[in-house]
Amino acid sequence: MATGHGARSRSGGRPTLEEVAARAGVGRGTVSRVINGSPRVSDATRAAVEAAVAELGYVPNTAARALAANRTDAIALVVPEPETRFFAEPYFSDMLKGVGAELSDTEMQLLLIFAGSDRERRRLAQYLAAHRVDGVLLVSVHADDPLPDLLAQLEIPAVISGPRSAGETLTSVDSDNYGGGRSAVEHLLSRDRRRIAHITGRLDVYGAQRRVEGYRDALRDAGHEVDESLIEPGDFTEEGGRRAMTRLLARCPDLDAVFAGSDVMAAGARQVLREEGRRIPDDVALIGYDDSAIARHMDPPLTSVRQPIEEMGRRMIDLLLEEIADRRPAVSRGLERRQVVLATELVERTSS
Amino acid sequence: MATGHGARSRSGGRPTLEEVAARAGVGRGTVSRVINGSPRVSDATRAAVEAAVAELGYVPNTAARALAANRTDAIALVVPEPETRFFAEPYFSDMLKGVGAELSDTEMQLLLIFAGSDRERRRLAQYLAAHRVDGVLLVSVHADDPLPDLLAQLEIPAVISGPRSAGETLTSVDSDNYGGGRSAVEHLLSRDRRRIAHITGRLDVYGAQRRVEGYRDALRDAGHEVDESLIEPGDFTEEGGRRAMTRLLARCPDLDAVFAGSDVMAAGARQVLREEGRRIPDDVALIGYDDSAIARHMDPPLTSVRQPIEEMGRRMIDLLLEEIADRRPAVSRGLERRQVVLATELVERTSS
DNA sequence: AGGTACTGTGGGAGCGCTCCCACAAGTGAT
DNA sequence: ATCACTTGTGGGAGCGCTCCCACAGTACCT
Repeated sequence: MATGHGARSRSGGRPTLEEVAARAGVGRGTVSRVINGSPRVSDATRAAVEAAVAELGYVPNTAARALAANRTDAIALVVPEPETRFFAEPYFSDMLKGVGAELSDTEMQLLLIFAGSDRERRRLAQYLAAHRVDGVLLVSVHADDPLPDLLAQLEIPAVISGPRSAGETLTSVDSDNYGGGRSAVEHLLSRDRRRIAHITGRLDVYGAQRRVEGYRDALRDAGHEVDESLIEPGDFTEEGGRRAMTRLLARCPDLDAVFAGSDVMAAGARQVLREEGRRIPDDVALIGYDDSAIARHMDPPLTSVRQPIEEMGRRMIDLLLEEIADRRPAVSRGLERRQVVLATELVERTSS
Repeated sequence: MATGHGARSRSGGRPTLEEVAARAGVGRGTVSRVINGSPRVSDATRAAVEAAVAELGYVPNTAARALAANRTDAIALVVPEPETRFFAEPYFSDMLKGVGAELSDTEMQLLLIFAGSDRERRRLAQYLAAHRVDGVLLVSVHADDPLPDLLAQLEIPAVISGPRSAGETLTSVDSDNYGGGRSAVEHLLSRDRRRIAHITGRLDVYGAQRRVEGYRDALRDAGHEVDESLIEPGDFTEEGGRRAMTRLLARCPDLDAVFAGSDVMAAGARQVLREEGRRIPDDVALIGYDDSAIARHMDPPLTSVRQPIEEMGRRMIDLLLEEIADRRPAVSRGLERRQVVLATELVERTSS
């Protein structure tokens, strides 16, 4: 009656810190300490508080905590692509798996945000401006994307999955695209293929560039010269793979191997090869990239370069959590630029 | 200097409502009204506030709002399956697309939550208990799942995508599984198939049961009797489709058509049929369910029953937002049970 | 004995909003 | 001129936490 509007009416009758404190016969601060795992609490007190928490079924109010502590305990996985591609490319699901696994023994909440359209991007900008997440995981970012700069400007911790360029300023995790490209070509050379074509990924993606470089260097180092007409740009889509393969075949009918910058493109290439009556691998050897489910289920099964995507996801989280933790007490330690590169592995199947 | 700890230091220097109010020369309450679109503000005042908001780049603090208003402006899409299946089945991506579209002109944030493992489910329970979302979208729930009851107990608005049974208490959106099953069988009958097998989905999923009923009734209504040995339970996976097809073929070598409860299972069935030398559709007609990308890309292209999944997603959001809005002022209006059922459509291709 | 340190604890102040009461000013009926 | 509304506005109180200061108690020095 004394209280203005009935005290706990708003929160749906959920117990508050204060009530737990009363129950346990301690102060509010002490309960907070127990909840947050502070070491400065005696064992007896801790036990009493934990009992009270259990009895009351106390669950901290996230909003109140976020307001008081100025943090959200949430991080976003931002995918600057339309949903469609996200589901089409196994890359993302593997990454999500790693991320989820690494996050699972944390209090952190993962948000999945698509920013494919302009509209979505504006929403995202607003979202970040509101500091609704403690950190951001950036996946599949193109060279000219302004997102990383926005993040830097807002001082939001972020980790990027493929650096935008050799001079990436954000903390990044990547697989060894250069080495992956090399190994694909070296493998084909060892199988006595000499006219090796390459369908590249989108060349505004740094990783795709690096694969091309690996392709070139592997040929050169083996004493062959690079025939530029054997290199055809693709765009990571099946349709793009089809188009590229058609052009390659028209230009260089004598090719005897194709290294596609992704399994999906390899699937497109395979269709065209089939239609043109080229047998795989007898007439043309085919290699993909990603070692996705597509590769295993292709007919014939596709040799492919495996990236440890799941592990990349895990490492990204590790790095991000560190950055978030480090930022909390504004120590402003001159973080050395951190770039992690993980090894790739060639998975041989019957297409090569 | 007067203020204890430096006023705005915590929030990272972001402008607050109070500052916007000062700038616009109005009170805090008025700014709040403008921000929240209340009609009780004069045009002149509104303009002044909006100008101040723009100049300062004001963005509301979500945590503060959530705390004060006891809402989160977030809803969760809960998938009681491991991530793997989520990505494997196009069902989910289509649904997500509809949901995202319908949500895009809203302030609501969508959270994607997987609850496949026990561990994840406990996390989810905790999450819901903390009322971290205003509402929940439930997808692909099994008959014995305790989740809906938890939701009801916590009084969290929820909409379920496939009712758990005929007596579903939650608001639900579904496609006409019964009609879909019927139409598949009717189509096969019209093509003069007489020994029509059915690979069912998981029978603890109500929709799968309904498809079986549709299958049965279509046969009966056409004057045929149902041969139970032609019905083989599957589990919605490719491997399950393979197993079921193998058993069917062993039991009923004379079958001339197969209606699979999902495209993925149809893909599994196709493999077995091929291996056994049965031509599609010459020897055996094949029909799937879902009309997913798999159906279009199968060889031969698969006839399939299309569910308007994207629209289901949209409708779910509509209903959920209504429930959330209705709940806000605790009017407790006796909500009539709401069940929406959307029509399916048979998409004919060359497999039948 | 007095100092100095640490450990454990209580509780005030404040995070940035929303809600709602109070009240000024305007409108029209009596 | 009075009353009864309506419209627009300001600002107090409070949401449930965290942060931090103050302080009691204990331990170990000099």
